[in-house]
Order: sequence, then structure tokens, then C-alpha cells
Amino acid sequence: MSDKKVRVRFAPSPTGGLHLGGVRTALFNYLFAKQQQGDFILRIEDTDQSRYVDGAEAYVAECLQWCGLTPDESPAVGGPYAPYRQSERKSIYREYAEKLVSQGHAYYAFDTPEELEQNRREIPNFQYGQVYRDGLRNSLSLTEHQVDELLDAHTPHVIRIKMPADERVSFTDMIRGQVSFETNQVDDKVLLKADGMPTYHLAVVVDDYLMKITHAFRGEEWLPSAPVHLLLWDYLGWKAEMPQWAHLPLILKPDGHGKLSKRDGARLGFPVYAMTWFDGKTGELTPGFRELGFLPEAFINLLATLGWNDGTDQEIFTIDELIAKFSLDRVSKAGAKFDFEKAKWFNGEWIKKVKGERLKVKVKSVLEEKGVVVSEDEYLLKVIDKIKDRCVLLPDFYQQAAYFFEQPKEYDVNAVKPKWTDAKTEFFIRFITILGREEVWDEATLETAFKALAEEKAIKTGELMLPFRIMLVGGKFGPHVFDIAALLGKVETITRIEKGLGVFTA
RNA sequence: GGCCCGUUCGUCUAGGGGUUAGGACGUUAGAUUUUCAUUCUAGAAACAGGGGUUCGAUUCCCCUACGGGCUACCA
Repeated sequence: MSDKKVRVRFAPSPTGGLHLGGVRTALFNYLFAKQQQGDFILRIEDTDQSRYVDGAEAYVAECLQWCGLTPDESPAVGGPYAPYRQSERKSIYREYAEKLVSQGHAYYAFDTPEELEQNRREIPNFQYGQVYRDGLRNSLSLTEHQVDELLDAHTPHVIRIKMPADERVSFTDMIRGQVSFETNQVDDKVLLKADGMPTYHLAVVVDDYLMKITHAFRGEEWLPSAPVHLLLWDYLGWKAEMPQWAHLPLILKPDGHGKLSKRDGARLGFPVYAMTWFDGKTGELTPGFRELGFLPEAFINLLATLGWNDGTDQEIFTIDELIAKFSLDRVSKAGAKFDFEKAKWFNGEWIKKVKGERLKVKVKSVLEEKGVVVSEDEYLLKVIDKIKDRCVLLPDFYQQAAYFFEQPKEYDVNAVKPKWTDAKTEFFIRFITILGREEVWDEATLETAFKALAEEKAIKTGELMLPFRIMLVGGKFGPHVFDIAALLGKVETITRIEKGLGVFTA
């Protein structure tokens, strides 16, 4: 490894929502960069105009922000190697493609998409390369004169790399070690499209070079095209500056097999995108982790451990710990099936771990979205601290916290009514009186008073606790019932007992 | 089909020539919690198969099987 400053890039194409695999790639980039005191760059790969989706770039930027993966350079903040949007760099790619043509490493091809389509249909295993290129319309098969004529007539054409014959291209992947390919097996990939835009293959090499990228992380699906990139780095004369590659294992469907896709989320009922994505064209709304109530800390944590571990039993990591401990040689080679149950577990752990203060704003909006009025932040904080251990996702706070702010709308009467007695009615009427005189209002006092009265009335405490809970909460859940009463306060507790009594004896 | 990558409990994984193959999620049973959840304890649960190499392979090598990726003027 050289002593150059580490520079990595996350290079998504703005075609829609950001897949969790994409976020993980961004995360690994980020962790590596920060650990090495390097730069993390966001580059937008929008070379396919037909797939461009309005708003997708802003969405990606917001995802990164939500996750805390702030780029040092990006289209939004700029940087010394701007522009960071490939569509805005269009003019610079042609030069390199032409250079390759003049060196004999690339050539013009005039075949129409339809002709190629036909070849693929009619010729088994058709590949634009070694075997068939001479029979197609390109500057290798045509005469110089013919080529000039076509060019002069502005005939639509692409520039293709000319894969060399009988060579073995190999490189050392930081995760996989030695990987090699036979050039005869690789086709002549298009470098520059007919519209003048580069394909990924050209753009990634040119931009990684120009932006002085030192390490390139991408999904394993890119492995087969690595030889094209390797050759390009070589032909362009930049071999010494080629970044070190790392091909990350894929994230797979939890059932069956294959890459995890947006559809799987819809089918299996869990999010695949980091944040909810709204498709303006179809009107389709694809839910995201953020909106489902995940904490970014948990999302990052679960992504980090999907394909990486630190070699110990530790599973919960803060971002700083990840930065300190991340290591490429502890990234596994095999794809990982996504497990939503475990994802939820991570979130629950983080809700427990994080301070109530951190949750306050989020919980408040969960409650307010449901029409629950939260007047006092301090009270909310006490409530959060009492109940957060029982919440897995942020929306769980609604059920667990709502009754602290408003009287139960419904009562689980079936849990008490069948066993209700006049003696119990008497107990609670008497309890109201006692509470009314109570000057100290805390859990212990309440519990003592409650139990003393129960003994006096000769009713088992257990017979009374549940009714009391239902009066305050409405259902069979929540923290210790005296804790709830303590938080609710004297007036509210008495009110709820009275109201509950009315419901139970109706 | 071709090429490339991969393969330890259901899932994520640790380990690595000699281990009772460890942890986590989930699951099962129990304890605690006079609700529910948390928490705690215990249990079931894995080295794809076949050849080598070796005194000894789950570990190293090869083959097979299986899985995945790619095979666009998409990334």
C-alpha cells in the first residue's frame, strides 16, 4: 500500500430508491476512509439518461445524511475534482475513448441495436468480441475509407474496447485474493455510447483516475467486468495508479435465492430501501427503514455486521467503534441472506442502549402523528425511560406511551369483568379516598397503600392489580402499574379509577 | 450454455490439521416480572459429497454437487 491519501467513492446511479446493499457499500467505503483518515466521495453515475429519475440524487444524499455517512466531496458540497455528476463530465470521456481507438485498443462500431439483437437471437452464445467482431460493422472489419465515410456522415456509432486475444488478466481483490480471467472469454464492451455518454466501464476508470481514487469497493456483481476495467487502466497508461479493488459479497433474499430486490420487500413484508421512496411515475410508494421506525445507529450496525465481524462476540457497535475496528480481511466472501428478524433485534437493542433524550423528538412525532398531544418534554422523557425497553421499532412507542397522555379509549373488559365483585368496587372506591389524602406520590407509597387496603378488605392483591392496570392503561401491558400511577399523578389516577369503575360495573 | 465467485446450526457468523466446533437472531423449556415486554438459565440445531495430502482433516489440494453473479449503446 502506498502512502497516498486514501480516497474512496460511493457511486450510485440515481434511478430510484437506495437499496440496503447500496447503503452497505457506502458504509464500508466510509468506514475504510475514516479509519485511514481519508476522503469519502459521493459521485453520481447518471450516464444513462433513459434511466434517470428526478429526485433520486437528492434522495441518495438524504439517505447518506440520515445514516451519518457524510461525504467530503459531492455534487452538493463540491470539491477539488468537481463536477461529481458524470452527466456533467460528459465532454471529458470522449478524449480517452478516442485515444484508445488511435492506440488500437478500441474501435468504432456501427451496428444498430436491432442488428445486435438479431445476432443474439440467432447465434447461440453470441458475443461481440474475438469470434464475431470481424463479421460485424466496425472499424476493424471495414476499410479506413468506409469508416471515414460513415463517420463523416455522422452515422450513429459506439466505441468498443478491443479485448486482446489469449491473455490472462488477473488482480488481487482485497476480499477475494487472486482473481483471473481469460480475455478470450470477455466481450468487447461498449465504452462510449452513440449519444456520446460513456458507459459505466469507461466512466468508472476515467473518473477514478481523475479523482485520485485509491480503493474501490463495489458489489460482487461487478466482478465479471473487472478485466475490462483492468485493461482500461493499463491501456490508458495509469496502471500504477489503479485503485485496489474490493468486491463485496451480495445481500441475498431471505427465502429462495438471488439478490435481494425491492420486490422481495413487498412480498415478504420488510423494507429494502433505506428511506421510503415515492415513484412519481407509477405513484408507487416503497417503504424504507427510516419510516418504519429504525434508528440510523441500528441500521448502520446491522448493515455493518452483514458480511463483516470483528472476530469477537460483539454485535452492537457504534459508528466510532466500526471506524476503529473495520477491516477488509474480516469481510466474508459469501453472500448473506437478509434476516429482518435480526434487523429488528438490532433496533430494539439500540432503543434500549440510546438515551431517552436521543429518542425524544422521534417519539414525539410518532405520538403526534397519531393525534396524541405531548405538552411537556420532561414528562415525555420520563415516559420514554420507563417504556423504551419494551419497544423494538419507533412506532411501538405509540401503544406503549399513548396512555400516559390520554385516557384509554378502550378497555380490555374481558380481562376483569367476569371476575368482578362488589367487594372490588368497594375496594376501589375506598382506594380513591385514600389516594385523595395521599401527600407523597411515588411508586412505593402507592404500592404500600394499595396492599394495605387489600389486606384490610381481605382481597388478594393479585385480584386487584390487573383491574387497576386496565383502568390506567386500558390493556394488559405496560410497566409496573404503580410506576404508571406515579407518573400519571394523583388527579389523573383518581379520574381513571373512577372512569374504569364505571366501565367495569356497567 | 459460457465465464467468474462462493459453500460451518433455519439465518448471520467465529474457528481452524488433533476443539465437548463457539456466539448471535429465531425457536423450545424453565425462572423472574401478581400484565406484557425486558432480563436470566437451560435445550434442540451445522462443517454439501467424493477423492487425495497427513499419524490425524471441518480446516490444505483436486473433482463433483449445489448456490449466486455476469453474459445491454443499465449501472
